[in-house]
Amino acid sequence: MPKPSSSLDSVQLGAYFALMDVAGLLRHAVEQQLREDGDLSYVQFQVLARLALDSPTGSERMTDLADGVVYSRSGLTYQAGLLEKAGLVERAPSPDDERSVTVTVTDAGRARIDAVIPGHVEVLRQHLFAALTPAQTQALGDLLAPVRDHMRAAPPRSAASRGRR
Amino acid sequence: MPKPSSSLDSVQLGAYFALMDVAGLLRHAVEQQLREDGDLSYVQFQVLARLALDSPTGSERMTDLADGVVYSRSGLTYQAGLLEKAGLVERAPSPDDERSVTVTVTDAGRARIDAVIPGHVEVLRQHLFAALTPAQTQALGDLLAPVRDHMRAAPPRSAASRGRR
DNA sequence: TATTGTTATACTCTATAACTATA
DNA sequence: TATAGTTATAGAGTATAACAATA
Repeated sequence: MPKPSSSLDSVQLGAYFALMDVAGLLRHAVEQQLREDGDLSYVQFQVLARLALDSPTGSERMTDLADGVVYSRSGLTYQAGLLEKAGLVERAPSPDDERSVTVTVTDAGRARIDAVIPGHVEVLRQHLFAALTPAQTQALGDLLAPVRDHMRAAPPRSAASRGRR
Repeated sequence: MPKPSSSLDSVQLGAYFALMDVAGLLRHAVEQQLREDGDLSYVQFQVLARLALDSPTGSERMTDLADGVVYSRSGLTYQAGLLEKAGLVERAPSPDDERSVTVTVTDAGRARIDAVIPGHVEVLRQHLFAALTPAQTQALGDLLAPVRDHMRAAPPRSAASRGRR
């Protein structure tokens, strides 16, 4: 088989840096807004939004939260601890599995999300959607959603060298 | 004029979260590779790559580097200090403007970039480009490049409240 | 006075490893 | 033994404000 070239073409380079730059700038803008309007980090916002908006019960297990939100369990414990200290979530042992912890949004947590959303939307409008037509927005999501799925499914890099286990 | 709705449609939400998720996962993977293969942070890689690959002279002023790489001047000073301590760049007063500092890649810096590139490319292949056709890669770059330009041109959010100055 | 860059400082976030408790 | 979560700890990165030097 042919040895794979160890460089990227200019189209790939352009897509890579554009992606990283846009996401970096956007994250920076968004973190600033969340901090100013609601004293939340982006990770805290993610956790809170997932509980308040996505979960029918307002609850999720730590492990399920960790998937797709944060990269280490201790990191999630830290953020959940901050949210709990601020009265925005509560933690309790799961009824079915005593090892698990169920995190639940409080009313204050829901209120915090509501307080933060308008400014958040405004930042996204100004920074991201102002530069995209609706069709382009659709196209962007259609391109990136499968990439996310691919990356979530992919084993971490270290797995390659652990293959023989 | 009609009051702007304070929520996003599902297409916008999908694009937003897909963008943030993909970039977050990709940055995580890339930082790990850079750390393992070359003991570099992503910001250090950006600085080094910009000097070694983009600049004809291998030099740039601190201020010019700060644009588009890092968000505060002190942050760049910190990263440049680490790179200098590692022998990968040198700093010297600019000849034309004594206030400015010119940063220059060393041979060791170029060697470090060369050492890191193959693994970097491999990570991008596996995580990003494996999930995109060449046409999709092109489309992604075409969508995001104008967004980056828009965001770079846009004044920071605080400028809105400073408007009357 | 404005600009360039550094320093001091304080803080947030993250990850690793050791540990506890339950399955 | 494996899994869920916490804790202790240590390190990396960032931003703000005060500062010095040059334009």
